[in-house]
Amino acid sequence: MTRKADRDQIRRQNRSIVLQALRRNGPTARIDLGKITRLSPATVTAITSDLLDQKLIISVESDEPKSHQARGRPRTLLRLNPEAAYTVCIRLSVNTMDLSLVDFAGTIASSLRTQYDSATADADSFPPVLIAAIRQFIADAGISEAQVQEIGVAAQGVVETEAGLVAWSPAFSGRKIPVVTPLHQAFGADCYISNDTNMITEALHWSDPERYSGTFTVIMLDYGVGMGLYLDNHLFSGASGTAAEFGHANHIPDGALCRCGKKGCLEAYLSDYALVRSASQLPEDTDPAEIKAGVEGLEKLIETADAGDENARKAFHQAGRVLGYGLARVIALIDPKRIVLTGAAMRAYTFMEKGVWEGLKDALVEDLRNNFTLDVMPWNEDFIRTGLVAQSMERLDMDFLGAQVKAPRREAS
Amino acid sequence: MTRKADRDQIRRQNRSIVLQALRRNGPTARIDLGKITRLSPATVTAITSDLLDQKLIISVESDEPKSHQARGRPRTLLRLNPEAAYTVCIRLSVNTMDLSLVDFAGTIASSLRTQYDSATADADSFPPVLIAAIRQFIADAGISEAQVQEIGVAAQGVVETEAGLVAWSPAFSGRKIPVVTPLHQAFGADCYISNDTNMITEALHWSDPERYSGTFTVIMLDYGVGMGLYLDNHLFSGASGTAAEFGHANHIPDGALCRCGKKGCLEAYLSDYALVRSASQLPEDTDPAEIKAGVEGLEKLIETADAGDENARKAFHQAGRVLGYGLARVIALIDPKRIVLTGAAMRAYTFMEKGVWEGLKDALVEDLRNNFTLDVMPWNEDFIRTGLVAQSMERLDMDFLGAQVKAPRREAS
DNA sequence: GTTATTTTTTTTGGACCCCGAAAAAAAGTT
DNA sequence: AACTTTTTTTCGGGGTCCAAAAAAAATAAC
Repeated sequence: MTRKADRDQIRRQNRSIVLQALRRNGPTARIDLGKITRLSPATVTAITSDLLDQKLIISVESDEPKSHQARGRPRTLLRLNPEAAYTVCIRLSVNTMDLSLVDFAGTIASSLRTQYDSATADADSFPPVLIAAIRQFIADAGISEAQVQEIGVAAQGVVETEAGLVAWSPAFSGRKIPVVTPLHQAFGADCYISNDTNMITEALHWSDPERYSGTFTVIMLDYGVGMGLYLDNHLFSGASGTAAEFGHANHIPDGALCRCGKKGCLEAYLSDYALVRSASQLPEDTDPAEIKAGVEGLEKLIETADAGDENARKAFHQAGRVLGYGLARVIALIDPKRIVLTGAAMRAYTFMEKGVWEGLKDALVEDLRNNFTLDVMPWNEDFIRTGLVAQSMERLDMDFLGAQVKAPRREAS
Repeated sequence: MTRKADRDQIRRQNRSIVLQALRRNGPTARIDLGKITRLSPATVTAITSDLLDQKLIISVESDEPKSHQARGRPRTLLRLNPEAAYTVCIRLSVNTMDLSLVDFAGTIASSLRTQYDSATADADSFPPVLIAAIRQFIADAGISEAQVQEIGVAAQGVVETEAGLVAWSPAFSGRKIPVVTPLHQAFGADCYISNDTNMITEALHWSDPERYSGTFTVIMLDYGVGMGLYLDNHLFSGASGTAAEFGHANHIPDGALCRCGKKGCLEAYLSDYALVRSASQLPEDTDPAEIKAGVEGLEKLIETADAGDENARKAFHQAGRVLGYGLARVIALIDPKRIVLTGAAMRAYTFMEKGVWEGLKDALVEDLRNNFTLDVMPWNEDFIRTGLVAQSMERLDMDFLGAQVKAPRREAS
C-alpha cells in the first residue's frame, strides 16, 4: 500500500521542480518559472522567497543585458547559488581516475585526471588511495571539505549500488571493493556508486528527455560491454544494484571464454578482446588476459576493417549477429521503446549492421520485433560525468528539501 | 521533470489508501483505519464522511456481534459498498473463457466457465463472441450493464497491453486480436488486457506484500511458458506491454523448433510439448503442432518420471539445465531479489532442480549469482483471477477518485 | 514632463487539506 | 446517577496552492 500523503510532499516536490527548472534553464524570471513548472505566479513568489531565504538561489543583479524587452516591469532573473553546496564526481576506469568538482548550479568548477595502479588495487588498498586523491583534489580547488555534500562515483564492471561496492571490475585486481562506506566516513558526505553505463543512460535522459524517456536501454561496446536500463521513466538498477549486466548474460552454453571466467558470455563475443581474438582467428578459449586489445586494439581493428581486411570485417559481422541475438533477448524480457548502441566499437557499425538484423530476425518472433527503434550514437566520454552530475544534483536537492527545518516566512510586510 | 503537486494529489492518495485498507481488512472502525493508514482520527472522519456521501462505503449496522469489547463508545464498522460498482474479469485460455463478476468490495458475485472455439477465433470473429458472452453473463447475474465500470482481461501469449490487443496466443488462430477497443465501445466501461502471468505476479504482491515486493519475477512452466516482472514495486510490462516474454527469449541459435516458428526459444525446451518431445526422443525440429501434449500430456509425463522412467527424468533434468541458463540471463539483466517458479511442470521440480543449479553455475559468474532467492510455488489457477481483481479494484478506485466533482462537505452542523 | 500602457512581481483573501486538542457521544462500571 | 473508558466528531490552526487585485517598474504617447 502506498504511504499517506501530506503537505510536506507537495512542498518538497514543488520546490524540487523549481530547482530543476533553474538548473536546466539557467537564470530565469519568476514569470517563466511559472510557465515551466505550471505553478501560479503567487506560488512561484512564495517558493522562490523561501529558497532565497535558504540561500539556495540568488537574484541576478544584471548590469545591462536585460534590454531585449519592450516595456513593463523588467524581469528579475533568479539563478541557483553555485556556492550552496558542492559535489565531487569521480569516474574510475583502468588505471585512471577522473575527478570533477561541481557546484550547486551543475557547473564544473575544476577537474583532474590522475593515475592509480589498477593491478594492485584491492579492497584494503584502494579506499585510502581514493580518499587521499579526493582530499588533495578538494584542497587544490580551494574549498573546504565541509562544503562537499555529495560524492558520486561511476565504475566499470559489476557494481553493487545497494551495498556501495564494486563486486568485480577490470579497474581493480581484487573483488568487493568498498567505496561508499569509506568515503562517507572520511568526508561525512552523502555518497553513492553506480555502474558507468547507468550514468550514460541517466545523461541521455537529462540531455534530451523528449527522446530518452519512458523505457529505453543503452548498450555500450567499448572496453568490455556495458548496459543501462531506463524503465518507466526511472533508472533501474535491480534489487542489489547489479542489473543490466548485458555483457555477462550468457549467449551460448559452453561458448567462448570470457574475462569473468565463464564460457559463452556476450562479452566474450562483443568486447574489444573478443573482436581481436575473433579477427586474429585465435581459438575461442584463448585467455582474454593474453590478448592485448583495449580501446586502442579495437581502433586498430576498425582501421584494418576500413582498409578492407576480410578477417576484420568478418569478425565485426559475426559480432553483429551475436549482438542481434543479445538484443533479441533484451527485447523479449524488457520491451524497450528504444535501444541505443554506443561505445568505441560503434565506429565499425557499418560492418556489424547486417549481422545485427540477421541475428534479430533469427532470434525473435516478428510480433515482438516491431515495437522499437535502434539508434547508433557516437560515443562521448563526457556522458558519464554528465550522468553523475545529473544524479548528484538530484540527490543534493533532496538533501536540502528533505529534512528541512520549518523557516518562518514573510514576517516583514 | 516531475509534475507539480497540488492538494488533489493528497486528497486522491489518502482516500485511495483508505479504500485499500477497507478492501484488504474488511469492515473496519475509523480508529483502526487511522492506525492502518497513519492518518489522524480527525482526518479519517473527514475522509470517510466524504466517502459515505459518495456511497463508496457504508456503515455496518451490525446487530450484535460487536460484543468483544469491554467498555467505551462502541466502534462503528465501515465497509466498502459492494454495489458502488462492478467489474467483469475474464480469463482467456485455449477454448475456455472464465468470467467473474466482482463487486466493489472485491467479492466475486458470480462466475462462469464457458467454451469457445480457439481454432477459428481471429481478429474479426472473436470480439463479437466475447461481447456476446459478457452481455449474457451480465444479464444472467441480474445487474445492468451500466453498473459495470471496469472490464479486465487476462490472456495467454503475447499481449500488447498498450494497444489493447492480443498479438499472438495459443488461444486464437489469428493474430492481432483487438480486445480493449471493442469492449469499450460495446459497454462504455474502462477496459484493459494483460498477460496472464502478469496477473499472477500482481496476485502474489496482493496476497503477501511482505514477501512479494520490490523487484521479483515469476516464471510459469505450464501450457507454454509465462513470465511476470515486478520491478521497484510496480508491475512492469514494457513500452508496448509485451515485456516478460521469457518463453520466446532465445536460448540457442538455430536450436529446437518453437511454436512461434523460430528456433531455439526457451519455450522450445521448457514447455509441455518441449518436454514431451524431448522425453519421446523426437527430433528437435518436430513441429509442436504435431505433439499432443498440453497440461494433460505434461502430467502424464510427470507420472512416468515419478514411476522411474529414465527418459522422462532425463528430459526434466535437461529442461532444468536450460531453465538455469534462462534464469541466469534474467538475473544478469534484471537482478531480482526473488524468482518464483510455478506452473504444472513444478510438480516435477525434483527432477529439474539439479539441472537448474548446474545451468545457473555454468552460465553466470558468481558475483551475480548470490543475491537472489529461488522459490518453487505450488500452482493455483485462481491466482490469475486474484490478480485481475486486484488490478481492477485499483483502477476502479482511481476512476472514482480521479475525476471527481467537488462535493460540498459538512454543511449541516 | 506628465499620463497611459504594459509587464512582472507581490499581496490579499479564500479554499482546502491535514492535524492536535478539546468536546461530544456512547457505552460499561461502580 | 456519577464515573470511567473508548470512539468519534468538532474546532481552531497551520500550511499550501490559487485567483484576483494591487503594487512596482519600466516604456510609449501626448
